[in-house]
Amino acid sequence: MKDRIIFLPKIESEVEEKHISIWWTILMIDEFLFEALTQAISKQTEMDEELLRMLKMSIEIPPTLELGERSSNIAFKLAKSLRKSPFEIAETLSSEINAIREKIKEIRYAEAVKGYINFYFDFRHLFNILDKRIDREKHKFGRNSSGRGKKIIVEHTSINPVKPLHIGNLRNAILGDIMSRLYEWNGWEVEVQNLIDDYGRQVATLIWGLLNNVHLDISRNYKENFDVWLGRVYSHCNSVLEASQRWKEVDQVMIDMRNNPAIYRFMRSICQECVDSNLETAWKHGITYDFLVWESDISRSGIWEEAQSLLERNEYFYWEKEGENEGCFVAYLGHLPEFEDKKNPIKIFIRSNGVPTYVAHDVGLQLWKYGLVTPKLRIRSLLKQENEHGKTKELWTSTDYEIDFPYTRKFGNADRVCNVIGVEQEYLQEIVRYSLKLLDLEDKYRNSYHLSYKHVNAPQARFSGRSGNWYEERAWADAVLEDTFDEAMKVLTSKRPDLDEHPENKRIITTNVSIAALRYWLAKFSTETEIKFRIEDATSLEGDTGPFLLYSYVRAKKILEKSKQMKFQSKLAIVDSDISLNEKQLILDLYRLPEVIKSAADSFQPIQVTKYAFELSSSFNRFYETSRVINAESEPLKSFRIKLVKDFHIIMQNVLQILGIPLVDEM
RNA sequence: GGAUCCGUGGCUCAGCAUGGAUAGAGCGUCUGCCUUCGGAGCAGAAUGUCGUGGGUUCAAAUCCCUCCGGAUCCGCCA
Repeated sequence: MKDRIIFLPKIESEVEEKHISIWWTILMIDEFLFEALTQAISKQTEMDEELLRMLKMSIEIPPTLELGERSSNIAFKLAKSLRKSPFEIAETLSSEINAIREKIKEIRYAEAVKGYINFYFDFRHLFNILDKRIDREKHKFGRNSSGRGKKIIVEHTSINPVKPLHIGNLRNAILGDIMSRLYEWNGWEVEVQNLIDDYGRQVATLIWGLLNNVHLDISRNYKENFDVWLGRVYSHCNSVLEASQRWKEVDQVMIDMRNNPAIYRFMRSICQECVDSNLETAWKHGITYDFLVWESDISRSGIWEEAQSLLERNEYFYWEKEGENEGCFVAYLGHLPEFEDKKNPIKIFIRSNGVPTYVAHDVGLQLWKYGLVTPKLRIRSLLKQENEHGKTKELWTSTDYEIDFPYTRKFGNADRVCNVIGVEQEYLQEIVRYSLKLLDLEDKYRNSYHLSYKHVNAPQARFSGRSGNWYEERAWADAVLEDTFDEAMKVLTSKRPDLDEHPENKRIITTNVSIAALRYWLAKFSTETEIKFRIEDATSLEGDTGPFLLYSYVRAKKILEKSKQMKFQSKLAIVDSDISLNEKQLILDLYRLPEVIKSAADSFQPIQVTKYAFELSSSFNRFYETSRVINAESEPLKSFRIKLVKDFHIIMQNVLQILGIPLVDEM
């Protein structure tokens, strides 16, 4: 037995001394249980790696606190090999653990129930450790350095610059934004990219319309943002083209955009204005970027030529000399088991007319993100963005200006890439990934992640820029936020009439509450769930919502403000039995943050954070209801509870930061 | 035709990767709780053949297969 069991990550300075590689795996509360169980089992049978793995998996949270704070079902798994009943094994192991429990202060006792081993903790001890940790690390609590020295590129938003972000694009952006925050908390260097496809057919369609004065049919409302108006024009262009069948002219615009400098400049300036408009929307929602990557800049940087020469050296990429794909540069994926069942194992990368396909571009882009191709891309710093906590972040962009800007920064060279793209592009993203595998870049292949999510749809149809149905449904991001704002304003007006005298304060609270509502709503679903857009769901402020989180946070804040002048004992003078069930639950939830941060990032599931945040808030609200803090029954209890509130306040703040939800002081 | 994903109370969803105790939330409905740190809250009630049928297992919402219903993908479109 070790002298001391460590079950929380060490702070940074200590980490460097010893636990550098494994420290984050020994985070959680489960660690001392693991130790205790290992001790007990090794007296019964030989420990091997498989058994250790099984043991680790066996530790779970029981359905109710009456069945213990943690439990293990390991007795079931051991039943066969030990040829005993689970019941009997659980009994033996429990008494074994109880015999050594003096060495493990955290465990009060273990109990065998119906084959399970249920553990009961010493919460006074447990809380003491946690409280000291949080007090020391404060707003760093929950961070780890598992990603130290590594860089991830998160690409998200990436809409065609012809329209505003609609609610579905916002889902994309928020999932990506939370992922980038999570990775930062895991110690990674994070680069957020937003790909601007100004060379595509959608832009050509719009430019065709502008050149032919189609936009004059759509009047711009004086309050309307540029991108909203542009999106309506774009949709109108499609119906005009549909009616007139002048698609060939759009083909010509596609060519002109590439060859005619005047047309290019015109297109670029329109797109730039649209992107500016899109950025304003993103910022309102707390989303920032590091780098805007323009497709036209990328295209002309020679990226594809470089990627092509890399691919040409590989046997799976070749020029087709005969058959229907004659003259095309293709990828052969047929020998990969994942593509066996596909009708066509051959994917065209360069058309017979010499123009690379979309997927080829994506492969080039992916290679560039890993620093495997090094195009000459001109970049410049566009501006400094300020986030909800007042931190500034520089926004860079690729540029077509023939000037070298004096400040440069290194982009690309990632160790991991996360592309936030809709589920309909799963097949294409697979091709991108497997191309890396074919190039023998096994490591890059494994580190390429497609964060796939399903769309946010209108009750009857899909949202599409082409049909313009986002406009009738008021489903563009700014409109949804406005509607949520109105809803929150109504609530605030009825609940806080006193705020009418502080209109500016009221406006800030309402704004932040509505951002909280929307961000939380878009992140709380599994990415595999299609969200049906109903405004009353999006703007809901009660129950499993963002404002619920803020509300518990504000409650804690108010208590701390009121207790500021009070004296309380710094030493924990309570005994275990003073701690109520609700308090125990809250302590257990506070312990979970580091694990959630690790697990949500590893599995690319922002939902884990929203779920945790809701459970944590619920625990606090229950505690709030049953435990008086300022008028506590005794001085020791008061001191303990103030500490608990303080810890919750810090951890909730950390959680809200990861979710990108701005704080409020009151609501 | 082939592939992938989804199907869980009236509604909206977690849970499935790694099978374990009574299948969890929120909304809505009903009943309580404001002389108590702010009720956007809390406590409680009712509502479930976890799409269907089979299989594996001591144990299946979870793993495997069948069928039904819905979505998406399988372009020299982007």
